[in-house]
Amino acid sequence: MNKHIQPPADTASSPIYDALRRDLVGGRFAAGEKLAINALKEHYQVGLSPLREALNKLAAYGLLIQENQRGFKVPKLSREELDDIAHLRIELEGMALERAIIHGDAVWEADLLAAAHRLRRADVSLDKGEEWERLHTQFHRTLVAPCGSVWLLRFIEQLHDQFDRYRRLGPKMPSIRQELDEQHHELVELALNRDGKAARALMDDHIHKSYEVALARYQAHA
Amino acid sequence: MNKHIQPPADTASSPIYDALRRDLVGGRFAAGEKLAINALKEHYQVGLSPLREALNKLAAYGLLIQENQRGFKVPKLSREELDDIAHLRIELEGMALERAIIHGDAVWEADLLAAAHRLRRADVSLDKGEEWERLHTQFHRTLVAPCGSVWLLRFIEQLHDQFDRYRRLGPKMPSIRQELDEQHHELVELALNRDGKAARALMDDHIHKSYEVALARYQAHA
DNA sequence: ATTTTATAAAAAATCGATTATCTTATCTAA
DNA sequence: TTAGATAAGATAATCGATTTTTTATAAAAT
Repeated sequence: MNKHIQPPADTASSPIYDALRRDLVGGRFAAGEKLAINALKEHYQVGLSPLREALNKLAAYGLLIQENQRGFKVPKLSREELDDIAHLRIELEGMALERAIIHGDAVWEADLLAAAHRLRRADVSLDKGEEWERLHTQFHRTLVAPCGSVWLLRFIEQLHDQFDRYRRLGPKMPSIRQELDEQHHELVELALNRDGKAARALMDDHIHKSYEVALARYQAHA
Repeated sequence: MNKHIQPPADTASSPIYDALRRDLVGGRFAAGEKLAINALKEHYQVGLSPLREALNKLAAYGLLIQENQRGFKVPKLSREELDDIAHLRIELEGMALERAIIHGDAVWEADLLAAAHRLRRADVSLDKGEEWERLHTQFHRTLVAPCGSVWLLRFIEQLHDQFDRYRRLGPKMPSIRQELDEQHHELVELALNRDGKAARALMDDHIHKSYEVALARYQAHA
């Protein structure tokens, strides 16, 4: 479930980390906003110490900016950064996908089909689309999982979170998902056929389309 | 006029973060070791809260493993991980170098020459080689600085730290630096000549040679 | 009118103590 | 002996209060 930076949950701080991360990625805080720690304490119903530990981790992860003696801020968004992230995603996920197609075994094939199926069947209206988002993330994670590089997967995940800060700006628009969702299934097909080159090309296009969505949202937002 | 423009005073936790990071990268803790927080408190002369904040950040950064209710451990080393890191370094630093050579301006050229010169002139025996290490890091950082991607630079830095956990195992061996140091200057030359392809090829070789050093040390260590 | 200085309020960071959890040592029963 | 239970000690995590620093406000000065 939460195989993120942190171990399985059981401290007060780890669930807060997850909740804050979700909310930061989901755009529940305004970019550039300074976090009011006391308000967060109230909102998430936790003490100061575990909250600060979570904030420190999120700052190291890049979802917050920490300034000495003046707390934590939500990083600003910029066109330049969005371009940077999208470009890197294309490079890194392309690399990972090619490797995954080489190394992935039968279990991977099954996982992939399952993840794609679950994503298609997801109730988009449920839970404000959170469920769809979770499955979408899971699909992309599954796709590159057997690439053989722990660090590459780590960076990709980090970039996904950053990218989603742009992609998920504004209201939910299920209509856009149509075209992107088709690509998910094409990706599965190419992966199962072990066509690394074609899969990578499609992944390029997929990220590029997502980028256009994110860019439009970013521009509409400002 | 500008009397109020002062750099924020640092917190107790930020210097500890730096010190701990140096010590972790420099191999001052055994891989796999569990950190005794009380001992650290003594050693670094700080309170528990700032220490824990630093540890949390280092865990998110990947220089520590955090396990709920059982504190912080130094990550184990493995041949597989070293290969992974070296491979990724070749991909990412190569990519960054090519881009830096395209975008770097005259200031960059000067910085690069200066960094290379300082590195060559560094007193290797001084401060247990810490000064050389600092300048070495700075040289590689300068080399790729104008690549245009903040996130790429961030990942490269992170990989450098991880790589150095292997490269800096065991006693200092200034002799090995000879060959690598020559490559630094060749890199500068190719960069100034704007020969991206050749520079990237040399960078591949440079990282590969470093990898062999690191691997030898890792194997000698076990 | 703008800048400087002084003061009050707010917020961030840290401390000291407490609570919860893990680890180790010891004991008992099979 | 060994497995399991349990109690004691050690360590991790958290709380509540304190200290430090910043930010906001208002008066004084150029």
